[in-house]
Amino acid sequence: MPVKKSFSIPVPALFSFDECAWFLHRNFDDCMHKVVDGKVYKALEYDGNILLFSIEGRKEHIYIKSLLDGWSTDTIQFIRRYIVEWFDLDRDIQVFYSLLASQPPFQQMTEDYLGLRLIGINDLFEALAWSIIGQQINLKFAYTLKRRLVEKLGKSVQWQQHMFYIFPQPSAILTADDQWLREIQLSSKKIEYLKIVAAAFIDGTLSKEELKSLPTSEARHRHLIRLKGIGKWTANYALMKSIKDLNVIPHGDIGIYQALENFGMLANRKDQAQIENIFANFDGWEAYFVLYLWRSLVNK
DNA sequence: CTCCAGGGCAAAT
DNA sequence: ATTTGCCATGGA
Repeated sequence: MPVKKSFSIPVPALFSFDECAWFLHRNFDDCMHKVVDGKVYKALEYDGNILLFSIEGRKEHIYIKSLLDGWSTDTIQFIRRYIVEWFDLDRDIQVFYSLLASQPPFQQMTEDYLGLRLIGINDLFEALAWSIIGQQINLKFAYTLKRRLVEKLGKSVQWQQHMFYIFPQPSAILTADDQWLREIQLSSKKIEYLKIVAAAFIDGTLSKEELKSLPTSEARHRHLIRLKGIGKWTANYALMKSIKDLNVIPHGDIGIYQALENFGMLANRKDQAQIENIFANFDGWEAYFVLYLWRSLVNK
């Protein structure tokens, strides 16, 4: 069996690894990966083993290197597919850039954030859990809550002085002690919602595969919001980040309001018609526009 | 101390 | 059908 410790993936036009890597951490402390000196470090579980690798940007490709054992052909295929999905490498985003360039207030983003891709959360359970954790509270606190949850309930691997984590399985969260979950400062509502979602994965009434098979964004949205705790914002956040459903907008998102205000495009947050007018210019690319608006909220 | 934060639910208009 | 009250707590 061939064993390799590295491989590379060619990158498309309008892609910048540096932009994507920077967006992955911004000013936040995300426990699901590390970004050090422009390299992205991440652990994954595959076939019962924990994989740990670094990703770095080269001229025409990205270079992926194992920090632990060598990889079989199957393992490399798994990682390759994971990263292509994670960084949205298979998508031609030229049309989105044309739309941005045609909208004067937003034109500058084609230069400022050139090559930023819709960074995903491939695991649907993680995407939903993270969005429930992030409901309503400030992002810094949300990242703190996620870290406490993941460090206790997720698998981990150590490399040098660093710990890397796998997001907990639904069963780990469903069986977690409610009192402990309160002690790490999750609200009782968030605990309830997290367990409802975890139970749905375990009993098979929710899966990424089935969600992806639904024919329209509306159908996928309805499928998610049937669960208590998943409203329109959470559903569309997860569709955008996990399914890469580009037609959805996480309506009500504070960050969208803030960004549009900064661009001088929104005077009143309750002016839904104005928001619809702006997004109408990005038909089919709404999620990418949202991503770029979020990007605009944090300066390098 | 006050107000807000990458919401959602349920009760009250 | 739309608005309001509430949850819950760190951050600014």
